[in-house]
Amino acid sequence: MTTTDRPARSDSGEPGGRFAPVDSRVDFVAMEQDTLKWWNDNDMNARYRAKNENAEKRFSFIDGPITANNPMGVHHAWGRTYKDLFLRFRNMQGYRQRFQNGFDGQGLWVEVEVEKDLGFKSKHDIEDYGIGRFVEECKARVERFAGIISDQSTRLAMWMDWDDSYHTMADDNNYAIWQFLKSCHERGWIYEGRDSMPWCPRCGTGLSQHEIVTEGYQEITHNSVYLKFPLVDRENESLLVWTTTPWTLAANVAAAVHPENTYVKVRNNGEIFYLGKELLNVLNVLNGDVDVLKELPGSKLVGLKYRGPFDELPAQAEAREAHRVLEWDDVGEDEGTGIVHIAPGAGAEDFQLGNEHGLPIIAPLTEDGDYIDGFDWLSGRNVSEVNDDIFKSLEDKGVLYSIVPYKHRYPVCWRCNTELVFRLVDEWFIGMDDLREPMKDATRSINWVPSFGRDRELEWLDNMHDWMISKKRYWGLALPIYKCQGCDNVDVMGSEAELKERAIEGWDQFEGHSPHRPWIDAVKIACSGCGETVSRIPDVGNPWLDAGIVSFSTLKYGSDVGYWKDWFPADWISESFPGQFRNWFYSLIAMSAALEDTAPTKAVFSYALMRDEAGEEMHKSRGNAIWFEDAADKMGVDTMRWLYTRQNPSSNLNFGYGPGDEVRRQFIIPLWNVYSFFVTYANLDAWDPAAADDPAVTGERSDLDRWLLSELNRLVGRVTEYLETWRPMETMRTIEEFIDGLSNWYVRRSRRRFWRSESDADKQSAYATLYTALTTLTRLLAPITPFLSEEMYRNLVTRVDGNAPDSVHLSDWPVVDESAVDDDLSDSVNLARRLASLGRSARASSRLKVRQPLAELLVDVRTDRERSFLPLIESQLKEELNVKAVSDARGQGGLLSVSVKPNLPVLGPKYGRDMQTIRGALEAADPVELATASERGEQISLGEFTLEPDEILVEHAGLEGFAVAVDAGYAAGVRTDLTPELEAEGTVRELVHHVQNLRKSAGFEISDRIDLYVEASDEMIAPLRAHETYVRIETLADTVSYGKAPASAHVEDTDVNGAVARLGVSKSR
RNA sequence: GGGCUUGUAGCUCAGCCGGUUAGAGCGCCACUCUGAUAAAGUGGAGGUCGAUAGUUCGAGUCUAUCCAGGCCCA
Repeated sequence: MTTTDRPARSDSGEPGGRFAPVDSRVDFVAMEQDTLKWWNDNDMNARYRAKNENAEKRFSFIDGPITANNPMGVHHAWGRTYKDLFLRFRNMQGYRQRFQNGFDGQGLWVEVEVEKDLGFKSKHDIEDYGIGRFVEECKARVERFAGIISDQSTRLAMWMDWDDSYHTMADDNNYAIWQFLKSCHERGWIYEGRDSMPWCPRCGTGLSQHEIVTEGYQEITHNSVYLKFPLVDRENESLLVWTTTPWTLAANVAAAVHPENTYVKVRNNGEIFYLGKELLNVLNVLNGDVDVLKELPGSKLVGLKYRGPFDELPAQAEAREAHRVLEWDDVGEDEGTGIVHIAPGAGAEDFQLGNEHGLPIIAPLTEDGDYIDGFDWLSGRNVSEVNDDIFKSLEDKGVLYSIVPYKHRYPVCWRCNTELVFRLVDEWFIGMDDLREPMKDATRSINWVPSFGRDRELEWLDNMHDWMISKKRYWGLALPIYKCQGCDNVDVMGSEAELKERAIEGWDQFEGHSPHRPWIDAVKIACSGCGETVSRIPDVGNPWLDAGIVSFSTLKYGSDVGYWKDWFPADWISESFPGQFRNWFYSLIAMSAALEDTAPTKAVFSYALMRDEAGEEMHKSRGNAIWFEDAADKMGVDTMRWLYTRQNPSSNLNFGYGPGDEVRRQFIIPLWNVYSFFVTYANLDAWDPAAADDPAVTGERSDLDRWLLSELNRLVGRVTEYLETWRPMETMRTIEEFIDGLSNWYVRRSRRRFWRSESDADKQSAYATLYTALTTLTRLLAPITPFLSEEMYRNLVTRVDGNAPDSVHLSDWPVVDESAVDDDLSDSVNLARRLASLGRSARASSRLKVRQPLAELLVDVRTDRERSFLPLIESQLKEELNVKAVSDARGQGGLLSVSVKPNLPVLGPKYGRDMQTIRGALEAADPVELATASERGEQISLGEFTLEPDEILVEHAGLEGFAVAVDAGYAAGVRTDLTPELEAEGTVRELVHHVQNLRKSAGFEISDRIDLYVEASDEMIAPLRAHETYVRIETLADTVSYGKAPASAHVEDTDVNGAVARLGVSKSR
């Protein structure tokens, strides 16, 4: 039996210890607040950023600007944790960095929020209010939220240079885009195009392809209409047409059919209709009785003339005579009638088809979605309110067939949810054809993490249309495009200086303002073509221009080329992937390809979306959204960051307080407990950390200590590699495994070493080892959990070492000590842990408590290498499983069962196809004979084959008199029969256990010495007498009396293995 | 219709280069410990790895097809 001494004192960390006492029950959130204050008081962020300012090697990170239009949410905190993690890691590794955060501030999203604040309903309200005042409000809003986000990020322990954040609304950013646009113009890519495009009547602006595909669709039910297009010169015959947008019928010009699809001519309620054969069921559903008269291909319908539903309107003057059936390959057979109504002024594809056939174009709507003049009773009315009257008009004219509610995905404005219409507009574009290949080359040169990002981006580039860069709004980049009304010549200004030079009026009014509306619009230039006075086009720019330019603008491309060359391209950028392939990643690559024909970054790291705990989307309205501040105050930022970084970035993160609790219980508290344990005992012993490196100590390390250091160095190596290859999840899982081993193997098995009262070499070694592990761990954790590691580091290192940095965040990243890595040792302990687990399972199956000593443990392992570890781990297994002996099951006779398996990794490559034969022969042979031969190291003859002894694997199971557990080729069996001596020891241990409880319930200190009284049967007392010394040492008893306890003693009746004993304790002396 | 992606235990997810009998956490059940303890530990139950075919001595892993979900594009 093992005996032990107890620590001299009971409470953790008396004054006088080297380390500050550590409360095992700590309020982590309060601790974070204290640390924040300390960082702030000591200017730690700035000192951290200055750490490598003179370093040779640099790590360039370019921040994707966060929209400064609302407070930051927990989903932003996820991405910002990644950014901070990798920047901190590189800083500890000694890289020079810029630490610049970015804010995105120009664009419609800000306008919409300001409009809401001011109670505006439309663009007219803005113009009435004054564009200048409105733009100032937008700027103020951005400044306000930039401040809020900076504060929130500070709470997140994100250490950036908060005084140097860039703004996309800043002058230099805007002028850098001018430079880009001019470069595009010089290559002939900038053009004004007329197109039918999605339009928001509320915002009064078109939406680009990027905007509409991102989050622009909703399930909406509309009243769709089936109506008749009566054929000219064919009495009583009509095309049957279907549309979900009745408001477009007033702009109808043509109808389209698929030339190769089959159509039918039918009689229905006394009328003749034409429609697609596949869609005939429409009529059955709507209106019974259908007579199919004949079938014909769509091509036979092409060219037929018809009367349009609104031919009476003046606006139809030009189209009236042009109504006819066109052929179009995109007509489908899935819905509608197979005959499509075409309104080139009110639909994108319609517009294209109209152009191909030279059709007249009727564009019915104003910016606000009102019908223009020429539409009679419709003129001046809004598109959103006319459907019922249109139906009525159709009915009056006898061309209405049916009205059917129809649910479909319909595009809406991504900012205000207004249903979009298609409108014919003039917008400015960058032609992307020349850029497509350079962009694809750049994309291919980037390391995309996860790797499928590359294919996503390439696919987008394949499908990308020309980039619409204009928006008919107020707050945004002032497009530096000057189109002459006289000669149509276009000038593009590339800089503020160029504009000043070209200005012929209005410069005085503009000077001193940011290049925004309305001030910029005062400036006029002379047309380079005809000399006329030219105004800037009134449009503002697409916001992705603003964000895309930052790899140039923030790196001083225009003002300090040396600086730009130093930091471009970025080593790494990171953003959430849904959306960014067509937004930020896209615009960044576009501008970099255009200006320098290269990629803006070496690596892109992206991650998925955040969901709530149940995997549902978070919505304010649904009440499942979590505010950043609430999360930080309730679970603590370290917990959040741990939760974020342990996630697989390519799958959605289910975030919530439940998972947060799990993280705290699973990892943070165990780690804290180890730390608290260490400090408690180190203080009791007044242990000196300076001794940690003393050769007298480090030379004496036990296997357990060497094992921990081996694991620790393996950990350092893996974590470094994982972080260098952008693999946070793997990093975290590896650390978690280490902490589990540290807590549940190393500390648990080392506890008694720390209790001894004398200071022997083994105890010194234990302190030194645990200290090394903890201090290394604090540095590994510093980028992940900045608060926890700071707290631990300052206490364990800064406090005791005058030469150490003040903060863990000023320390260097640990380096692997290869000499400490011992794979055999690591693997052998892993084997011990596995066999111990199996042994416990075996004990449990026969209901033998670990406290009951057993005679023998038999184990079986899978390989000779593992077998060679057995002597190394024998003592560990004895202690863990409380057995007297450990033996290799292979050496045992009396096996109940033996099975033999081929050693596939060895045999497979050697025999290949013959494996099936060998497998069969092995199954047929007598396993005992094979096993015996193999264990003797003899060759095994098997039909035509001769196998080497290590080419088969032998497994044993089910020994007589043993309780056995088997798993994955390993086995452990404990001898179940108890000798009287074993039983006696079991009884004594059980009794000691009860005495310990009694000491505690009596309220004694750990170090109090006692007198022990035992009143019990002779059967129980006999073994106690035999092991009295052991009992006295374990329970700190000066005396043991067998009989009634005095009245002054603390007495309890206890059940010891089914028998009752009355135990009494009192303090001695 | 095209691209990407996912499908492994009741739930959430790991699973490297193909290798012996597929793992974790949560949940559930049982037990243990109680001087690291607002705890924790141990054990158990629970899986034909979406389906089929193929490649291979060997497939959760590679290939093809299909089914089902997600995102995106037409």
